[in-house]
Amino acid sequence: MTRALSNRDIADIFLEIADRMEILGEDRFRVLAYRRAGEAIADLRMPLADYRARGALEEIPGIGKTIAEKIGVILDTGALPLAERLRAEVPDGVLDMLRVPDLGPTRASRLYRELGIASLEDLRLAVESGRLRTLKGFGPKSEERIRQGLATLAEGQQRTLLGPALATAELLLAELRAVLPAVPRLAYTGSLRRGRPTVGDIDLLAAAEDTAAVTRAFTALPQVARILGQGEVKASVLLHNGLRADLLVVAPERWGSALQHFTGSKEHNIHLRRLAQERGYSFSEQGFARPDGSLITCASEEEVYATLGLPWIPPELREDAGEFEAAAAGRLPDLIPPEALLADLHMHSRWSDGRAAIAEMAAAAVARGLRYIAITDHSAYLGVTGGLDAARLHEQAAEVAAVNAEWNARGASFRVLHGVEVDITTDGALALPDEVLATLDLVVASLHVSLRQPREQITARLLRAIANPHVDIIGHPTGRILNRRPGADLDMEAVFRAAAEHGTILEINSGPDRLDLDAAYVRRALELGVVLAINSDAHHPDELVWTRLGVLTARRGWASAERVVNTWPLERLLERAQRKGR
DNA sequence: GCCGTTTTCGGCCCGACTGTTTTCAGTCG
Repeated sequence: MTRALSNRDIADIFLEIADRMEILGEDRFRVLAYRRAGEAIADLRMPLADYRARGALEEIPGIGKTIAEKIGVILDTGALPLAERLRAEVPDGVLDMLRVPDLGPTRASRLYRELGIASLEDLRLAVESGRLRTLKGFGPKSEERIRQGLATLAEGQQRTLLGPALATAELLLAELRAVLPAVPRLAYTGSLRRGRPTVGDIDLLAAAEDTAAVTRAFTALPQVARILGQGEVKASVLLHNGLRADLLVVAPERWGSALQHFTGSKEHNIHLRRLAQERGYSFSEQGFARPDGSLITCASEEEVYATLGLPWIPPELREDAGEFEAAAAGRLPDLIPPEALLADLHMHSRWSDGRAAIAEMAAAAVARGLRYIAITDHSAYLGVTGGLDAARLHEQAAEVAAVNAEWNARGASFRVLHGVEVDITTDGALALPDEVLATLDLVVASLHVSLRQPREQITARLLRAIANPHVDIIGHPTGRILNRRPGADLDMEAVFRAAAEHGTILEINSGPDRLDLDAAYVRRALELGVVLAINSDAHHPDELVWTRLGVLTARRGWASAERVVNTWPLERLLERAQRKGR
C-alpha cells in the first residue's frame, strides 16, 4: 500500500520545481510563485486533500488556479508531469549543489552547463583537479569557499538545538556588555528569538552610534574561532563551539526597524514589506522610505507595526502563518506568558532513571516558584531501566507523602503529586494494571518502544491509550528526537480528535531534543479543542528550566494560558482528572 | 504564476558584503 502524500511531500514537489526552474533561468517571478506555493503548503495545518474536498485550495494565499489544478493532479496520481519533465532537465545532483554555501542557482547552472558538473561528487573532483578555476568568474577565493562548503556538507551539518543556542547567545551578549558598557541595546534575534526548535546560527543586534567599534569588539570575542565576514555594520563569525554568529549594528533610533528585520522570519518580512508597499512605503531595516526618499525611522518594533496600522506581533508568531490577518482583525492570541506556569507534571527521580531524590526535585521546583509538581517515574516495561512495578510504586507513595508532610510543616503552599509515566505497550495496553493506576494522583502515558509500527497500527495503539480513563496526559506524543529521528507515523488529526473527545491532555515535552508536540501540532490541537500540558521531563533539578523552551513552543502554536493545565490551580486539575473517570 | 485600500494589467522585498568585477552580479539573511 502506498502512503498518501503528506502536505510536506507536496510542498517539496513545488519547492523543487522552483529550484529547477531557477537553475534553468526561468522568469524569476514564476519561480517565486512556485516557491511561495510550496511554503504556503508546508505551513498548512490541515491535509491538502481536505482543502480540495471543500473546494478551498484557491483560498490559500499563494495558490491560484494553475497551482490548484496541479495539486489536484498530484493528489490523484501521486506525481506531476511538470515536475518529472524538470527533473529530466536538471538532475538531482545539480539541485544538491545549491546546498553548498555561496553556490546559488546562477553559478550552479553554469557549472552544470559549462563544465558538465552534475553532482556534489563531480564538484569535489572539479575542485581537486583545479578545473573549477578555468571557469570565468570563479577565482581562487571561490574555489576555496566551495572546497570548505563541501567539507562542511560532508560532515553532515545539523541544526543546533534551541536550548544550547540560547545559552550561547546569552553568553555572547554578556561578554559584549562587559566590553561595551556604553552600548545602549543588545539582543538576540532571528529564529532564536522566534523560539524555533532548532536554529542554523545565532543572530545578534546592537544599537550604537559608532557601529564599526561594535563589530570590531564582536569579532575579537574569545569565543570566536574564525571571522567569516566583517563590514562597518555587519560581522559574521564561526565560534569555537561550531556555531555561527552574525551581528548587525544600527543607530539607536533605528533599533525597532532593525530588530523587526533581523528577527524575521523571511516570510513574515516579505509579507510586511508588501503591506508597506501597499501604503506607498518601502520598508527595510533602516525604516520606512517614502517615495521622495525621506525616511521614517522606528526606535521600537511597536512603531514598525503601528505604521502599518497593526498591533505589535509577538516574535513567536512571525512565520507568515496568519498572524498579519489576525493582527488586522484584532484577533491576535493572548499568548501564555513564561511566568504563568504553576506546575510541572512530568519528571523523574532516582526511583527510576532520574539523578536526584524526590525531595531535591521538589526543592528545586519550589525555588522556581512552582506550586505543585508530579513525580512520574517510569513503569517497569521492556527496555526501560529501573522502572517501577506495583509494589515499588506503593513504597514510593510513602516517600512522596513524607516530602509533602515536610513542606506542609514548613507552612509552604506546595504539593508533590504521586504519578507515573506508564508505558504504552506494543498493542496499546498500559504496562500497569488499572487498579494500580487508580491509586495514583496523575498518570502520564507514553510511547517508548516500537515507534516504527505502520501508521494504522501505531495510531490505533495511541488512540487506545487516549481513551483509557486512567490516563490523564499523553507524554511526548510523537516520540520525535530532533536531529535523530522523526516522530512516529501517526494520524495526528485522529489523535487530536480523540484527545479532545476523551478529555485527555497532550503534552508539550520541553526536553531540548524533543519539543514534542511541536508548534504546528500545538496550533492544530488547540483548534480541535485539545488541552495541553507543558512539562520538563526533567531527570535532574537543573533540567526544570527546560519548560522555558516548552513555553516558547506553546506560544509558537498560538497557545493561551487558559489552554495549558500547568497554569491552573491544583484543585482544577484534580477535578478534571476526576471527571475523566479516575 | 499570483494578485488587487491607486489594479484584471503590471507589478512582484530590501540591503550588506564579497569577489573578481573596471561598475556589478551573485549570494545571503
